[in-house]
Amino acid sequence: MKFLVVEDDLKTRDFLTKGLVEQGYFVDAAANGADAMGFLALNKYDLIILDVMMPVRDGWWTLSELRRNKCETPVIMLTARESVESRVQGLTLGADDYLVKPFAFSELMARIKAIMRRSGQIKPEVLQIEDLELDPRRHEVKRGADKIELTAKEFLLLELLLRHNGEVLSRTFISEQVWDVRFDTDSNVVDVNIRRLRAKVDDPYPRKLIHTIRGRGYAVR
Amino acid sequence: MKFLVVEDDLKTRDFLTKGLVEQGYFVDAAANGADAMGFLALNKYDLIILDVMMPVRDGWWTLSELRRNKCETPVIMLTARESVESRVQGLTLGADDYLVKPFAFSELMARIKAIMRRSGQIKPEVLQIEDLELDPRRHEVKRGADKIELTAKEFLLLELLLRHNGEVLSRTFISEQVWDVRFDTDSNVVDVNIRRLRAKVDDPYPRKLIHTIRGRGYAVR
DNA sequence: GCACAGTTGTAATCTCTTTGTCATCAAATG
DNA sequence: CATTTGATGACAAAGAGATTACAACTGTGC
Repeated sequence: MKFLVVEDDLKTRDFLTKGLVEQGYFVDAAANGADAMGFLALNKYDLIILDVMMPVRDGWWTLSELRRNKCETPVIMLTARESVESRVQGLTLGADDYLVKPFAFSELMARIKAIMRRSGQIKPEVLQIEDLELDPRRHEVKRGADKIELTAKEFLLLELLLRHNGEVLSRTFISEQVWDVRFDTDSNVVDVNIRRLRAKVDDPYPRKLIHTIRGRGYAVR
Repeated sequence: MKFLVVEDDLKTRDFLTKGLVEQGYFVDAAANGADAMGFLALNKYDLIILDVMMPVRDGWWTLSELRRNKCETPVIMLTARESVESRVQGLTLGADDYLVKPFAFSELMARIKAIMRRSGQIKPEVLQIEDLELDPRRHEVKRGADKIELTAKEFLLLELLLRHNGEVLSRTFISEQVWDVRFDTDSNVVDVNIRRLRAKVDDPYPRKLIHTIRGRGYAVR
């Protein structure tokens, strides 16, 4: 699940980013509409959180630009205060929801959950393949009866693999989802972290679940 | 199952009533504390949903009046965002759970379910995990046979953790719930208070209950 | 009003884990 | 074989959390 936060105010941006990361989402953050479009050109996001009031390219500009490019990603707008006109404008431009600042983080989460439910992306309680289970909510991984301790990155990586059960995920795709855009060709982070994951998840067990598809990437089956 | 909703704002009252009726509950609705006492004299309820901020007889008054009359019915308080300090008051007065406005209806339902599950019927509510017990009504904490003295903040923190038994609570969520702090990323209050809590609750015992989930937050297990 | 004890948040420091990089080794490919 | 691709192990920097110290504040008893 990857989000884009577009917000000029540093403090709010940090607040949003940190909170979402703590929830286990991948987050990119842009400071204005122009930067946002840059990110959008490079990545696919599941949700965009968009501040209306920004100095250079504001939220309205970004939103209409987005929809003009046939981008269907859900958008939650952040507005400074409640006003009917902006609400109407937002709706006609294609925003999915609103939040009036200041808001509690749990409010935002509620909206996010609502949108995900609407678009049928609701997280299953627990991801599973054979005797391997991953519980995103409790942040727990088990293989059979054994509890497995994973680090943050390992957990995200495994979660990604399990969410795409059976599919082959290319390194490029993985690094886009789990790491920032800046990493691209010259790094073997994915390989190394797959190694670390295997050490905990596969090595101690006879049945291997993480497979290498040479020249393509990795997959769980 | 019969509920009493006490809420002065018409819109919120209707929202709650309608929602609960749709869930198949019987609902009475009162606009202030005085009316509420009237309903309570006439009926027995399984649960009371009580707004703190009301013009005439507010939630505190109603709650203490209730408990003074030896009424053991579980109470969910609805608090405005600013009123964290008053939560301490709520605890001493004997509220069973809290919900900070605005909230999603599903949140309310979750709390209701939790309360009903916990209390089975009208048991005195005690939050418990292994040999650690917390009694919100009495404002008491015990580990095994040992009584543990907690400060107000420590108590709120432990209560929050116990109410979300097993779940990972992010710092953002915790600081929002316990401190009403929003948009503040650079403080370590949560960490420090977890420390203080651990010193009293975990340090003297071999079995640790408060766990750190790196990069995500804390959880009791 | 004053001294004292207890509570709390901030901030500085310490400690240990995590994580990306790189060098090297092994295996597949052709 | 030679070459490419992936696996593995070591390492150091960054990061996250733990812990301690301290000062502001609160309330209580005298």
